Amino acid sequence: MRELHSVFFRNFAAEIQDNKTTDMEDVKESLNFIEKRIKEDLANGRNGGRLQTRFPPEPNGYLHIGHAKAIAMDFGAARKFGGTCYLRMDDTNPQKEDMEYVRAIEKDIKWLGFEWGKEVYASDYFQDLWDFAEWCILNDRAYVDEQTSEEIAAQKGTPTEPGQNSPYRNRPAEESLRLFREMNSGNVEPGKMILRAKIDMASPNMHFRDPIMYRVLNMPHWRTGNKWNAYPMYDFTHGQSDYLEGVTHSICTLEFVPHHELYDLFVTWIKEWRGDEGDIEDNRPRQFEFNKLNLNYTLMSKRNLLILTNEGVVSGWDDPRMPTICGIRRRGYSPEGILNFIDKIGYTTYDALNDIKLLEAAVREDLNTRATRVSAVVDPVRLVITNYPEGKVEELTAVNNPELRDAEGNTVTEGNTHTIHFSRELYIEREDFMEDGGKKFMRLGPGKEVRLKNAYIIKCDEDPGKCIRKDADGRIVEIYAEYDPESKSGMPGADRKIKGKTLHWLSAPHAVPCEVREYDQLWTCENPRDAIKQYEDEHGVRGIEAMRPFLNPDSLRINRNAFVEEYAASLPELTYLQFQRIGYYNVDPDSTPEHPVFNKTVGLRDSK
RNA sequence: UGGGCUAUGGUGUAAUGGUAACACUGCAGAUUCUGGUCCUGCCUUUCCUGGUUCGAGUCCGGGUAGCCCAACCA
Repeated sequence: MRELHSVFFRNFAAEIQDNKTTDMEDVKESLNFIEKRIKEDLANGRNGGRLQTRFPPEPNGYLHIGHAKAIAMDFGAARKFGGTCYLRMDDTNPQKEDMEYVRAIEKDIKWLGFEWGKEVYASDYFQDLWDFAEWCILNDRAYVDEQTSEEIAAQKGTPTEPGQNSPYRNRPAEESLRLFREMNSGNVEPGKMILRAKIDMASPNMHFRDPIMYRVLNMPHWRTGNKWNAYPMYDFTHGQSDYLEGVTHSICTLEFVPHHELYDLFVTWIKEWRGDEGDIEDNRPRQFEFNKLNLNYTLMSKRNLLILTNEGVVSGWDDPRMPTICGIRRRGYSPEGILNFIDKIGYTTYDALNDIKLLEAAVREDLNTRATRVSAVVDPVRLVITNYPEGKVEELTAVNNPELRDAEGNTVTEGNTHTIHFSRELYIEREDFMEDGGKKFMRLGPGKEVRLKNAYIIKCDEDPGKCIRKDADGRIVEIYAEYDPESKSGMPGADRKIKGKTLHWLSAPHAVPCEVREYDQLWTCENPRDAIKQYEDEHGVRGIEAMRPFLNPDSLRINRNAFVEEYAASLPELTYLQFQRIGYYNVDPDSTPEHPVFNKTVGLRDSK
C-alpha cells in the first residue's frame, strides 16, 4: 500500500513538473539567489517597481578580482533587469583615501565593460548626515562620549558578556549637541570625543552596543576641504547614503551580515528624520549579502597587497602577478574571460575557496576565440634545411585566428591572415628535437618526419651524426633536415599524411629577438592568508617577514633568448596573442618594436 | 563558551518536498597542418544523527565542522 501510494504521488508530481517547465520558458538564464529576489521585488512592485544598486568602493587602493565579482553583481543586476547602478566612492576616511584611486577605479570598471548611472560620493551626504546626527542627539538617540578608546573598549563587553553603559550616556541632549558641534571646530583633539548611537550595550550583536557615529579626525578631506573636522563612520553612512540616493538593493559581501540589523535601524531613523511618507517596508533600501571571492594560491587583501608593493616583492599594483584588475589586465586576462569565471563560480552564502584553475580555464576559453596566433620560439635551436637554396626567401600565409568561423563553420580567411617568411635557416624549440625520443616522441629526431606549420614537411637523416652538430659540451647547436618541395601548405600534394606532429618555427634572418616574461603563482601555499596569519602568531613577526616563507622565489622568469615573428613585434600593448603550441601571451606596456616584451598570460592545456 | 551565517564529487555551482545534475580538474579515446580548440567516454557527490512525510539534498530537533562579529577601518 505504501509502495502504491508513493508511485501515485510521484507520477502526479511529475506531471505537474512537466507542465511547469513549459510555462517557465521566459526564464532563459539561471538567476542567482539575489537576482531571484530582485525579480520577485520587481514583480511585486516593491520600491515602486524600481531597481537601483550601487557599487561602493573605498578609494584607498586598487580594485582586485574580488571587486570584479561585486561589480558583476551590482552593475550586472541593474543591466539585466533594466535598473541603474551608481558608482559611489565611500570616502568617509580622508586619512586613507586619494583621487589617484578614484581614477583607477573608474578605469577598471569601464574596462570590465560596465557603466554607472551616476558617480556619487559618500561625502556628498556629509551635511545631511550631520543634520541627521543632530536630530538623533535631540531625540535621545545619540550622545557625545568623552572616554578614551581604551575605556570604551573595556565597557563594550565581549561576545559572551554584555557591555556597560558609558557614564556620559544620559548627559543632557543640549550638552551633547554643544560638544558635537565642538567636535567639528578643530579644537577637539582626535580621540577626545566621539558621537555614539544610544542603542543597547547588552545586545548580543556587538554592533548594537552604542556604535560610533562620528569621530574627530581634524584633517582636510580631498573633496570637502576644511569644512569638516569630524567625519561619520561607515555604519552611520552607508544605509543613509543608500536611502538618500534611492537605492533599492544594497548588495554587499557576507562579512556585513552582522551590520544588517543596524543598517535597517538607521534606515528607519533617517526616514523618520526626513519625515518621508509611505510604508517603510515598501519604500526603502535593503541589504543583501553574498560570498566574497577567495582564490587559492592568491592573496587578496588590500593591506597585504600594499605590503607586496611597498616591499618591492612585485613591481607595482599592476604587476602581472597581482590579483588586481590592473595586474590581471597587464597579465593578458580579458574582461570577458574574467566575467566568464565569475559567472561560473556563482553567488551563494557559502564561504568557498575557488580553484585558480577554474579562472585559468575560463580565461583560456575566451582567449581561444580572441587571440591572434603567432609564432615565437622561446628556447631556440638552429635548424638548417640542407636542400633549400641559400639566400632564397618565401612569403607564406598564416591564419590569425582559426576560431573565426563563417556560417558553415569554416575558418574565415579574408582579412584573417598575415604573412610570414621561410628560408634555409630556421629556429625551432630545443625541446622539439630529441636524439632518442623513442616511439612516443612525435616530433623531430633522427629519421623522423614533421611538418613545419604553414610551410613544408621536413625529415632528418637516420644517422644522428648527419642530422645534428654538437659543441664541446655535447649540446646540440645545429640540426639538419631536408624538405619536401612538394609538401608546401596549400599546394596540391601537401596533404600527405606523416607520423610526426606539426612544429612552429621562425626564419632565423627574420626572427625578432624579444623578452618573454613568464609567471608562476606568487604563493607556494593554497591559502596564504591563513598561513601568514599563523606564522605571525607563532613567530611574533608581522607583515613582509611573515610573508617571505610562503613566497615563490620563482614566480617571475625573464627570458631574453626568445624570438618572435616580425608581425607580432609591432603589435600595440594589450594585444591578445597565442604563441602557437605554447600559450597565451600579451604585449606588455614596456614593449617597443625594437625591443618587444611579452607577458605569458596562461599556458595552453598540455596533454603531452 | 554570546549572536549571526554556512555545509551537495578533488574544486565550485544546480536541483516548486518527487529519478542528484552542470562546469572545471583528473584519466582514456577520436579528430587535427597548434600534443590547443572541437568531439566521445570514464572516475568521484548530498557532514553525522534522530524526526515529520507515501517520499527529504531540500522541512524540523540534536550533534560536528568551518566562516563572520569585541577598529575612533570600510
